[in-house]
Amino acid sequence: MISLTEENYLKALIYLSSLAPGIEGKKDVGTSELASYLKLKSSTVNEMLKRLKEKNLINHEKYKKITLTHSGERNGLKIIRKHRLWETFLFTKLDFDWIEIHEVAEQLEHIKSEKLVEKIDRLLGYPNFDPHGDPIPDKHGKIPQRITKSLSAVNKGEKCIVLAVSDTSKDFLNYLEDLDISIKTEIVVIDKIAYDKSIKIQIKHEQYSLSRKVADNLLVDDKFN
Amino acid sequence: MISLTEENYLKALIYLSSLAPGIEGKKDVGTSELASYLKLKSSTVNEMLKRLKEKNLINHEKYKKITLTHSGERNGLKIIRKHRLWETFLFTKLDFDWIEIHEVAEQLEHIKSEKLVEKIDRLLGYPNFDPHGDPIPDKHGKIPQRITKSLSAVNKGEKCIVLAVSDTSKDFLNYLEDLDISIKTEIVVIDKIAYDKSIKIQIKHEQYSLSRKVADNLLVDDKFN
DNA sequence: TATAATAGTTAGTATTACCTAACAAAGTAA
DNA sequence: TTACTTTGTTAGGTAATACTAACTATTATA
Repeated sequence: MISLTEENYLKALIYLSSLAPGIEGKKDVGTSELASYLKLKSSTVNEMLKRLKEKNLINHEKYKKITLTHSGERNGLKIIRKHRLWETFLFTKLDFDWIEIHEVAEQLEHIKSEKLVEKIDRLLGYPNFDPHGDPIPDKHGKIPQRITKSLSAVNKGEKCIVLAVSDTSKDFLNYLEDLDISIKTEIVVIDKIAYDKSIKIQIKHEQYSLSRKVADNLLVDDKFN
Repeated sequence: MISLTEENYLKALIYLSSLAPGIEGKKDVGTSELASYLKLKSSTVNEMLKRLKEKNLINHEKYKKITLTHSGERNGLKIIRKHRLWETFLFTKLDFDWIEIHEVAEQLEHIKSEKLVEKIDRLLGYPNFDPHGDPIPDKHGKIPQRITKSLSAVNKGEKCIVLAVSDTSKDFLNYLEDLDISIKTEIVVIDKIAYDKSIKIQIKHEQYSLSRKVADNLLVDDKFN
């Protein structure tokens, strides 16, 4: 049995080694890095590493980097799957705000019931991405391809719908809320300003101007006709 | 902050002092009784009682009985409310079987989010009773009146629908499943046998005979026309 | 009422998951 | 290459939650 704490270590290891922004392939993770991410002391982490190694969830040699074993990866992805499914559930079925879902999902992800996860997955229609646009691993741990097209890449005159965001900071999500931009919002690109790379968009009958940075962080689908 | 373990102690104390079968008013609870219910040693329970007392959740003097303080009662009822709402959710929204909901709800009841509870309550249409027929305390801790009419009390020739059960043992629930009796099942009382107090019923186009014991444990509504 | 049975308590131990302090190894840079 | 910095480890401590064993108070009964 993997404890709640152990699950959080595995999740953190997957995040730091492959999911964190700016990582293409895989990255080896060290004790201190893991400790600072989890806001714990390295001595605490060090002790846990021993236990995880004994349980065959990680590979770790003294003074060397940490890597996940197959079992560790599988178990970590399970937690990430649950986290993202719960976030989707909270957002789409219970009308939680974009900003609130993470914290509650941090708790719900540890509920142990295969059946519950599958039922929630089905209730949601087997989604590939959560409301932040992060891919939801399937029950075998397979991760769907990330949505790549950002609003910046949409041509002038074209219409698209928001699928996700690539920045999930509170500042950004709050700003989007002010603009009334959310999942499935329809956006028409009215103009693209070459000078500062900002774009003029229309939502319903309102027009706004978005900076390049904001447009980059909005992931959209423009093939939905 | 009340820990998960402490929450389970409070829940158990409410159960043993007022909710358990065969208790009308209130009953004082002792250390050993609590220990045996929680499947722990009395020494363990004794230690926890000290902590609960310090936190002002119970009243307890050495060698005396345990009672809940107002705060203890309120907090315990919150957990029971969450448990029963989650059971209802699992049963009505996720098509879980009657028998499986308790175990998963035991985990879900400890999720800390006022907002989540209220959203689930709303999603379910503010139910007064869970699938086992147990009353769901409202957010202020008020407990709805228990459903009292059992199938045994329904007159010959009358129709009713199953609302709940008063026995939640696996044996009984499994037996009901065999008979295809579940929440909202329509039952017509065809005949009442004076000799052994058994009753003959009809569900859809099938007729069955139920013993007095089974009929007693089925709680029904006969005023739904 | 004396005593046996039951109920409740205390003391000492283990595990998990955290900490601080001290130290050792590895990496970096003058 | 030596010395400084960063990283990783060990030792020892604490709080929460469990345990066993030994003891004490209360209750029930002969």
